[in-house]
Amino acid sequence: MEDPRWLTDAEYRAWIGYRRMRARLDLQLARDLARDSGLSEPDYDVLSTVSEAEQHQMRLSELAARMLWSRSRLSHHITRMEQRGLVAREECADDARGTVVVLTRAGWRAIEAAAQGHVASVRRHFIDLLTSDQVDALAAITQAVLDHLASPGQDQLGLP
Amino acid sequence: MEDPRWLTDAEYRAWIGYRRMRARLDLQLARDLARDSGLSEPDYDVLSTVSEAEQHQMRLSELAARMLWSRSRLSHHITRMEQRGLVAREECADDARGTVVVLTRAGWRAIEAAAQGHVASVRRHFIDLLTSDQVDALAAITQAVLDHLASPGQDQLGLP
DNA sequence: GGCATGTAGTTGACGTGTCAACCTGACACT
DNA sequence: AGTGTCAGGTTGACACGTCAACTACATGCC
Repeated sequence: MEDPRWLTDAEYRAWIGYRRMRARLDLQLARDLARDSGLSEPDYDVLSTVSEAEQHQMRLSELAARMLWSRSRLSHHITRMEQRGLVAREECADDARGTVVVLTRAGWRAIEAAAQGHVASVRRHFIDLLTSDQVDALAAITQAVLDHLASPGQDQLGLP
Repeated sequence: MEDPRWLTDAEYRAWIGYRRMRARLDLQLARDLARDSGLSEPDYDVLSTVSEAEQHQMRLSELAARMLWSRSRLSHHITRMEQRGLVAREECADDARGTVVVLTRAGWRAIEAAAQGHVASVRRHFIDLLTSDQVDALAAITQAVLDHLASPGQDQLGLP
């Protein structure tokens, strides 16, 4: 292999900071969300994504792709949300293999009730703490990392 | 409540970027780590934290505090790591309630073998993609958020 | 000493995520 | 039509994390 290149102080601060922020911020946002609306973050993501679609319904595979979830994860999660009455499964007219997730009335009410508070929570614990320069910097940083991870073939795929 | 304040375009890019980066980057780093060393990220964190302590051993409660984990989570995880032979539990001399986690020889070998590759992976998929200004900006951003979350009493504690 | 209260740690139930195996229907090609 | 291949989705086993209940020891106060 090549020389071990450890992290410099500045790099270490950024890396550890990221890890800690991730752990704490997610916990805080999840707590606020659960307290205010009874939803988990994955619940919120599913509901808000489906609510933006035509007719409040979406193919499972499209939903999974948009959220970057595995089919399996989504299937399990939809099963649980279905049991709580937030969404329903329907057969797909176009493709007999397909399944469509539909927001129930309760699901729509839940996301309507949760949205404003969630955004407020994101602001309070995150966005409003940053200067507008920092907001722009963060967008640029995340974009750079995402561009790298999306580009196939660098070497990051551990897939056979 | 107050007016709903939605996110501006720039804020939205930063927020969504953060969420996507988080999901993808964590997945990538976890995959690299599992492929190269057979460890999960929590495994790595436990091993590297304990390996920095005197005698390669540490009280459970101290370890939990340092990693910001719940006691329960740590206890479960140590049980699993113990079954794989990476760590061992020992009674604590000072305090009969206490338990000490000790790195086994296999645990020490595992973290030694994993460290360099893990840092390389962090560089490849994250740190080396950023300019040094961006590294500094990220450190400042995460610090600001952590300062806010650490300060008790704002309102973020949903605890009874 | 005896009791209240707090701290250390474990456990079990449950929700969640991953992986691999599987079923079914679409599609192409002959 | 028949067959091979692929995409859409489900399922089961297992790893992981949280919460609440529980045991056992420590500590302070009378």
